[in-house]
Amino acid sequence: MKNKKNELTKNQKIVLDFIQKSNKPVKAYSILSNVSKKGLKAPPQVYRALEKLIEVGEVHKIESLNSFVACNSKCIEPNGTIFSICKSCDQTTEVSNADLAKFLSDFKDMNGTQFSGFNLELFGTCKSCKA
Amino acid sequence: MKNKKNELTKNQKIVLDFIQKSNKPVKAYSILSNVSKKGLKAPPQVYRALEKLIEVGEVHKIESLNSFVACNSKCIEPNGTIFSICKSCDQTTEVSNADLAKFLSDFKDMNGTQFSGFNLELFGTCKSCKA
DNA sequence: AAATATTTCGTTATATTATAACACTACCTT
DNA sequence: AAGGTAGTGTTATAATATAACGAAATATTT
Repeated sequence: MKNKKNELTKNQKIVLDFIQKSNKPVKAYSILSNVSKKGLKAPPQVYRALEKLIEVGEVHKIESLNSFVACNSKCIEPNGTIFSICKSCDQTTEVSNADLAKFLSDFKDMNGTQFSGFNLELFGTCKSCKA
Repeated sequence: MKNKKNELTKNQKIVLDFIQKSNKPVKAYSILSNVSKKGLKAPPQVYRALEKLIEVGEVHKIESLNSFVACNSKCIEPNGTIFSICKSCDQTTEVSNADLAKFLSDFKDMNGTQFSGFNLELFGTCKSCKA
């Protein structure tokens, strides 16, 4: 067993806490400056926490934004992420659609081999930006 | 009309040419060092060419790799990209699957609004790496 | 408990990726 | 030929991310 108490460390909790409180994807250096008063003073501290949080599924990275969001815990697919991203304001929400998740999980390439993970980013315009 | 002869400029051709000759996604600074003998000496020259090439659909960016690939010209969906990426060697191929492309293009969120674009990255292990 | 291994930590430095800004050039349109 | 737009070359710098190292904390084995 790697870790008896499967708990997050102090730094990991601090970073997760900040991400969860944000209602938008946050950037690593934004996290850094916002938690610096809690003792995290250098990029590696943030990136290390992020790495762990992503590994355990608490956080996802939005690749096209170089930003991070908390998992909304409705993740249907453990190995895949689906996000809708507003092209105008970057507002991002995790999409929980069983059909879509199943379609992607079951998808096989030409050779019939299945994939082990996926990341889908859907771009559109959010309600507020349309209005 | 913006540009009568809808042609690529010299720099754009140089960059596209290099990307097309590569059999893997290439990084911007790798492009830069490889075409420096052709006169492109600073990052903005490469990034500007890339921007244009992406705009006209000749090149796609692989977000999770910060890399660029030439469109294989079998793009089914003009506003969406689908790539399979080998987790082990980064070998990337554009996936041309009509069903999947249609499913994604037609996908609507909870409110019934359609998206204007998407980017799907499928992660797996390529033939060579499996062997 | 002591010894060992593993993970995390704080820190400095640096690598990698990408853009701002500015003056200038080439070309297209009228 | 005059004006507009897009592209160019350049310098500098911003933004994102990791390498490396030794110390500290936590787990596991003895």
